[in-house]
Amino acid sequence: MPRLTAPARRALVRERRQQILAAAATVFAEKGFDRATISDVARAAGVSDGSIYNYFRDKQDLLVHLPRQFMQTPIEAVQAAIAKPGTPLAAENVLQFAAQNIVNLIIQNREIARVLFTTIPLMDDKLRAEYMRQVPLYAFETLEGFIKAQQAAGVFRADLDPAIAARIFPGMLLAFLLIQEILQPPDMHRFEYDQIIYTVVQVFLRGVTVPEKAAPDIAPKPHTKAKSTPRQARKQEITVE
Amino acid sequence: MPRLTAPARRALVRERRQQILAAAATVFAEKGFDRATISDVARAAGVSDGSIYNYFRDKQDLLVHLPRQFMQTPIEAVQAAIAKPGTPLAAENVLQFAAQNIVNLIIQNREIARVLFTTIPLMDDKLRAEYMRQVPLYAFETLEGFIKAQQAAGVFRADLDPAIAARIFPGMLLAFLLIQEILQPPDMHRFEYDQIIYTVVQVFLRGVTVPEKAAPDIAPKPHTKAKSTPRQARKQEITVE
Amino acid sequence: MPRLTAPARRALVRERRQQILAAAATVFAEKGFDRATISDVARAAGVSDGSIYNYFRDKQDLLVHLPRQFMQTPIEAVQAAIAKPGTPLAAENVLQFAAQNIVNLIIQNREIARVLFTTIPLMDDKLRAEYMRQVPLYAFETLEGFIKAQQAAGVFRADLDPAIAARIFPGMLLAFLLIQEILQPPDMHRFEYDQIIYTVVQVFLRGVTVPEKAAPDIAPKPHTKAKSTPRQARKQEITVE
Amino acid sequence: MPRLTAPARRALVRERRQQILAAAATVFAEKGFDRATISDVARAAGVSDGSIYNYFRDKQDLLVHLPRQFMQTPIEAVQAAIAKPGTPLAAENVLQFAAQNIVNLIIQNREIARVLFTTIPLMDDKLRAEYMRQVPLYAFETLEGFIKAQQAAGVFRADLDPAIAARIFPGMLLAFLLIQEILQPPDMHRFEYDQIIYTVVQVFLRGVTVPEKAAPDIAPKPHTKAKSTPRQARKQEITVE
DNA sequence: CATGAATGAGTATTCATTCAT
DNA sequence: AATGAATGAATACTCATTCAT
Repeated sequence: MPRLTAPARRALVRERRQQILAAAATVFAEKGFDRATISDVARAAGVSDGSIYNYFRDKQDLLVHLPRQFMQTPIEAVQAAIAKPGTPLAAENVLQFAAQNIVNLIIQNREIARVLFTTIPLMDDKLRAEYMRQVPLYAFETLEGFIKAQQAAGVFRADLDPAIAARIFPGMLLAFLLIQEILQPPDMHRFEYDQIIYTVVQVFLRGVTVPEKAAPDIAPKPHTKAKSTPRQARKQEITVE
Repeated sequence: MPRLTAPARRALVRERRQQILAAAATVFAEKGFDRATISDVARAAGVSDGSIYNYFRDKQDLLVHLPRQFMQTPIEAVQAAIAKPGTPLAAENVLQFAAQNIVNLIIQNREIARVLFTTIPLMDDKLRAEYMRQVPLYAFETLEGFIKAQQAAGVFRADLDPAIAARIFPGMLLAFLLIQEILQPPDMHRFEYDQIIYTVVQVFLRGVTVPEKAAPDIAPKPHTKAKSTPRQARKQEITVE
Repeated sequence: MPRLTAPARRALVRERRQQILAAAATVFAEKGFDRATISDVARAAGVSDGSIYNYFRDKQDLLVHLPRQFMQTPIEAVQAAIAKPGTPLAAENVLQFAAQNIVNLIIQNREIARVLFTTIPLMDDKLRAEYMRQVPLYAFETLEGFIKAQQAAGVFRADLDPAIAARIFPGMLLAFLLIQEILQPPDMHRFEYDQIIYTVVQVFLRGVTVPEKAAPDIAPKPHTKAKSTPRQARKQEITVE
Repeated sequence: MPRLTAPARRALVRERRQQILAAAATVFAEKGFDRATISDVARAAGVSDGSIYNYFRDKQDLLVHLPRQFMQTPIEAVQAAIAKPGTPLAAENVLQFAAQNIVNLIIQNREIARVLFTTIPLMDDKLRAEYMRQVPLYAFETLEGFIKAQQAAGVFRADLDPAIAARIFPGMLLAFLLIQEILQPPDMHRFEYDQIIYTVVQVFLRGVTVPEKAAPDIAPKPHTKAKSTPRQARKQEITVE
């Protein structure tokens, strides 16, 4: 004769799992997966060592369930937002919004992000592959779709590979997020995300170069560009030995 | 009574340390610092467990000395190259070169890079701060100086924060390097670095947007694209060994 | 306010204890006492872990009550049968019957027998002493009495120690029972108990040696043998329920 | 550069393994395999916990190597002795010798015997099968061969299954050995092995029954019994046949 | 009485480090 | 300096037992 009805029990289990996962996220983020002990997690969760095994098969299982619990919702939000039918002119707004969401996603899940950064490279192939598919890759695909649409609409340059461009955009944010949120070097100047996002969107859309002044009578420098095709550039490569 | 003269001995010691560090890099990269054992390193280095302690204080000490040995040279090369007085027109070339060097740096030190990614976040503050200073930050500063100079010369937009822009540029590459070299999801499309670099430089300089007024009398440059297509470029790839 | 009368309740308790003990016997026999868990027993008994502690003080207590429940009845049956005043000539039949009962006892309680074999040697002195007294020793005594009587009647040789002989007889069966029922080596020839019992009784009564001069005028006893052939012997089997 | 020559090292390893196995035998015999801890064994062997793992893969591995080390030699001795071409007349002597060896084997390896009794039934099929083959079964086969030979020579009754008889003989000893050496109930009468062996051989050869026609001119032997304490009995044994 | 989640003591095994040779 | 056996602290996981419901 169960003390609780099945659904009530299920809710309790869910809650307990969350409690333990949250503790695991904190502890793993601080000490790293391998250096964190089950006792650490148990203490942080306010339960006994043994209890953890009532909710997770083993230590690894904690790791496996970390991102699903915490990143599912934000990722879906981003995806929904980007996929939302926007007005053709809103490219800048869409990017702004996407950037904002990426930033929020990482900031709000700083700890899990740190865990994942340190553990994913060490996971066995199967698990790693699943993570990579789950977490960042389909975000790229969503963005890629957006870029393609803009190219088709003649808004974005057609000479750029949309897949690469789709990875460049979040990559621009990555350096900041990585350093400021994941690595956190103690005494370092922090940049404001508003500024970062503004700059990122600007550069992504228009580049760092001053508009050539659109001199109507002066030929723009296609040849300059032509000269600097990767081909030629490479000849100048200075190899590092 | 030493069998060797002091300098000769010192050379031998240096060599042995290198040998052990190289083994440590490989082993740590494969299994992660925490899961790698001293025996693993010893076996890979072809020495006995105990011998390692004649050259390094403890396991952690191996980690501490990893990057100094391996990244010193390449970083200095990059810095020198970027700082080298270039011709004013060569902005594109400089970026191209810088990008190429960043890529080479990571690819050639893939293993150490992976170790660092997985261990830096777990280091204690002091060590981590030193790493961050040593490794990536002053690379940013160098780039920042370059961008400031270009802004002063009226080549780069003045409305963008040069510090942020300096971080954006390598960040664009980071997403690719991270995924393709560090995380290595098993079955995934790999992008060619020629293509990536080309796109990165393009976006960084001019953005993804089609120039708004696009010199009226000049045809859009699909052919330009054709000429400088990465496809062809690749044939000329110069591999850095 | 009890829902049941005291005796009814007691009956229920008894039943539940039986149910749990039966499960314990099975589980202990399969995995061994130490490797079996309370959960295993609970699952096999169809009750919850906690419930077991309403009927037994602790895990050890299960072990203590195992044989009392299961072997009491059969042992009493054997004892009664052997002690039963038999006709003086029936020595062979008595032994046959005793052997049959010993075999049945072990076969029917194979699992408990296996548990006891593996746990008795590890019990503390007090418990072990009790078991040894309870279970096999007084069976020996009963047999010893029978042998003494036969010796007094001039049927059995007087030069043999009746106590030793009383142990020899069941011992002859033991090797078979031990190997075939307790140890059960996977692919091994199994002997039929009819044959075993026949041989055991024969050897015990007359030995393996060919009668030295075989009183010439008396026919050798193939018919005796014929009469007591396993086939027929089985008809006389008294099964212990 | 090894500190020791290869053979010297191998000798040391062998010695150390023996030392640990001896300790394991004692500890396992006392507490049982499952209840004994590696620390127990280590303490008994005078080494550290970790050292055990330099010589044995795991706890189970200790068990696996127990009997090989201790029983190999005695078993071979028994086998050799039994198989030894004896004079045709010595059937009684052969059995006496075999019985004596079985008794010695168990007594001298009491502890291991106890371990095996408690652990064999719990081993997985494969391991158990190997043990059964290794240890007792081929002893039976040797004895079976002997019995067959005696039957062929007309010394032993041909109506008995030699395989069964071969198991009956050591079985007769088993009850005593089991109780007196393995189970050791605290306060219990112990039988002398000389007596036991005498009785066992007597019963096995001639049975407990008084020879039916009892050579008419010879008085029944109550005095024979007096005379035939095992000591003396053995001296007269040769008179058989 | 029944339940099964919670507990935490107990243990096999690993591995960084030491040190006798 | 080199070796690798010895060490023992550290830790994931199990499971008998308790107890709130």
